[in-house]
Amino acid sequence: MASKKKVSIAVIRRLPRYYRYLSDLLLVDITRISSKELSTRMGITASQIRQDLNCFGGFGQQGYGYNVESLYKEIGNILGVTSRFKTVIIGAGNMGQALAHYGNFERRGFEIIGVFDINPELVGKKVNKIEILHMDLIDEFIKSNKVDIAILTVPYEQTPGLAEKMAGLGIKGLWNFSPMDLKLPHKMVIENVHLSDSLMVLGYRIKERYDEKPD
Amino acid sequence: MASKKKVSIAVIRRLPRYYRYLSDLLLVDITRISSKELSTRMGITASQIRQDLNCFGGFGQQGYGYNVESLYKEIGNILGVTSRFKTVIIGAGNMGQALAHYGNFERRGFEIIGVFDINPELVGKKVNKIEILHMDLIDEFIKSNKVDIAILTVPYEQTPGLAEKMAGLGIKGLWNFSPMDLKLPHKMVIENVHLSDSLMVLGYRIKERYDEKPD
DNA sequence: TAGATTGTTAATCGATTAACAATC
DNA sequence: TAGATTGTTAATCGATTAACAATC
Repeated sequence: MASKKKVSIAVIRRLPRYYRYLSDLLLVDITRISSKELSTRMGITASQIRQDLNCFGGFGQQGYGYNVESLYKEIGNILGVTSRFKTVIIGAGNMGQALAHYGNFERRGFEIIGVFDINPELVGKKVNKIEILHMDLIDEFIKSNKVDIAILTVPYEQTPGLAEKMAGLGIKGLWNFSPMDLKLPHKMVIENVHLSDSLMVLGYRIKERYDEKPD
Repeated sequence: MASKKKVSIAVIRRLPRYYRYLSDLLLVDITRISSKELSTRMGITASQIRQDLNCFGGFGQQGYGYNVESLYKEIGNILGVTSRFKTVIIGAGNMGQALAHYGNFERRGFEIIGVFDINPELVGKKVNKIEILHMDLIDEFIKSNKVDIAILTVPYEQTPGLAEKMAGLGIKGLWNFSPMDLKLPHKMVIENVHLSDSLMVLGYRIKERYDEKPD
């Protein structure tokens, strides 16, 4: 089979959403669903659902629809929830600790195996059963544990330098919480979480919706 | 002037990004910039920049480009950084506290005036100089302070009910951190932050980039 | 079988990019 | 002025939606 056409990022970003809805259906013991019914629940078109899914394979059956459990598993596999991504959190401030406590990540294939900080008051403390280690130890830790992903929750100024360092240590992916676009000339994948961008968009939309003066 | 055509959400979501890049330029004392130069820095086309900006007005000048400071201010105004959105955080767990400590929001026009939780061990503690109040007080607080925005950092199960409650209390916007799509039949604006969705996309992209077997 | 619903091709829509006259 | 660069229209591209034959 020839190499498949690359799936667009728009489709990829919808996959976790499908995954969530299917999970909800499983919880209420719904075993099958048509693209039409799912489209009503999700507020998108049935056409889009079928198009999206068919980027990865024909998971449905004519006249029947989709089996919820098997589709859930298929999408899980595509997203890699069965993977064991070894993950470290760099920066054990409020955000780093919040993420360390968020148990959902483990179930999604991300294993938090280390938390690091430079603050001596934090080093030695435990978050979610993991002892916070000093940043001095990180090179050795990443190499010996073959860490895949680093979650960066450090101050703005330290972010670019650390990102470079991570690339050098062979980290495959970075989850960046600083309000900057990390774009490095490396193979490393970067996913930016721009919280204040999101909040500003909320502000804009509120103004737009509530200030509609007749002008 | 007739009412302008609604600006697409894709454009809106790029505005905070422009705002960040212009802020960076100001910091290094660059006073003017052409769409071409900015496009190189941001990794998008100059055409797109000019199209985006012209949704809101002609901020540039032929032969010159854009004045960085005035464009920064214009975009700030569009986004509402000069607004004073009164904001409460509901749920003072790790994530709620992390957000309460994140000073950037204040500078973007969002004033955190209250933090709430049901946990008696948290009530009375202070986060970022704000005393955590019991949820029993929230109705009265929102009404008397005319709160605009609620940041929801509560457990999954409590989220839909609270969202309904907020709508009833006249909250204009919700910043939701639970992994569910809040869609309510209200005027209220909802901005979802789906952290685990983002992480799963990171996982997918890593697999895609590093597993490229020749098949 | 008849009805339902998929997988997939074709049509539409909207967003991005290119081009260029206007103008500083 | 001549050169540079915008604002804006037109062309292109890609994503979404519609349609329908295939088939369970």
